[in-house]
Amino acid sequence: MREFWRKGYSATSMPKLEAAMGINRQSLYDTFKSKRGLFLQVLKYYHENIIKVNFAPIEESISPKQAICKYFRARAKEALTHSDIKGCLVTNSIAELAQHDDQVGLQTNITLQYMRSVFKDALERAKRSNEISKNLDVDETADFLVNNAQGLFVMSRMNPAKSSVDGVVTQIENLLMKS
Amino acid sequence: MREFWRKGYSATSMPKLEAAMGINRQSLYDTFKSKRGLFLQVLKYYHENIIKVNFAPIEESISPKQAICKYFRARAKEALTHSDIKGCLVTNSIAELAQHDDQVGLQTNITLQYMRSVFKDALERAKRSNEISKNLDVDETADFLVNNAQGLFVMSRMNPAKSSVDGVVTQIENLLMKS
DNA sequence: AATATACTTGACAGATCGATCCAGTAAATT
DNA sequence: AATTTACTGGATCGATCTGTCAAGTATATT
Repeated sequence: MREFWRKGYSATSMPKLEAAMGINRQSLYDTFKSKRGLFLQVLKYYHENIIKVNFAPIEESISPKQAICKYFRARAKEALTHSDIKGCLVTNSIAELAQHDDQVGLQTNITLQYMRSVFKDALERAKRSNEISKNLDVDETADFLVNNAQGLFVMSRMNPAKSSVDGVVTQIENLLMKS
Repeated sequence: MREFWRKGYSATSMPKLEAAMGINRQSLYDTFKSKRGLFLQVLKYYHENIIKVNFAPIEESISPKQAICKYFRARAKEALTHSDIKGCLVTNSIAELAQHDDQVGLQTNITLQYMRSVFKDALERAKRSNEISKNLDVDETADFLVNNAQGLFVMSRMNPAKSSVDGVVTQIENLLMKS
């Protein structure tokens, strides 16, 4: 997962994957059929272990608006670290492969729809508890939040200025605060 | 340019480039030194001939706010076409290469900074002509608009639902309309 | 017409790609 | 202890990759 996340699908070779996974090539092919088979499994693993973990606080929080803000602050903070693994594997895979690989398109779409639905549910709960305005359109806002998350994931890959990502987060917070 | 735009850098081979450009391989190497040399030239060409052309109306418009809205509506419309060349070469290149290729990082950063400055200038003009609120933060908003453009470029690669991209555009318009 | 310059062709390095084959070893099951 | 199952190492396949070389053909320039 980390190798694909770092370098993308095409630029990651089987020898690199063997080394990173610490297993033999034959085992790798026995288990995953092919490089692409492994990659598709990785996309599922990423969804379950990275995406869902990052969104869990939003699903569970009793203050959904705060949880959404916290999510974006966390992504903004990640964007400023100097790790060589940055951004989002799903975002990268959409840019690199989704258009020409239907399986990748399907799996990445699952992740996007999941993100959208978590945002939407949270917004609806926030509405009910008067955390946000009643006339806020939850569908539009959910799409909007997904869009900004994708944007931040792209920006993450370029070591952006702190002011830039902070500006984005502030704008999102402002939009939600208009309650 | 179109080949790189479609498939990305790694997945585009020299034979494909020869065929697409209609010239011989030796001429290609004589002129561009290497595949990477060609790609860096392509990034500059893309900046001058795609990015700048798309942003020209914003730079020139006497109604900067409307021009910004129009820009996003145009990107949203592109996202819904069924062409095989979708999204943005710069966005894709950031995701694929910016982190490990300094030259790509530099050139893509030039494009991002250009986009940011065009947005910012337009917002300042809109402020002066009372098109938008005086207490709107032009720096934050410019970063925010760049972020949403990057998000839309990612979404473009997945054949998104019309409602999704429209929702994003509407939210951006709402934010600017609060004058 | 002679010469220099630009472009084309096709073969071919040298390396690396994903994937497979096979013989051998370790581990687990019975 | 015997047998199945799971993993390893390494050689190797054919294909494809970027990049180069040498020889030939147009196209300008003088």
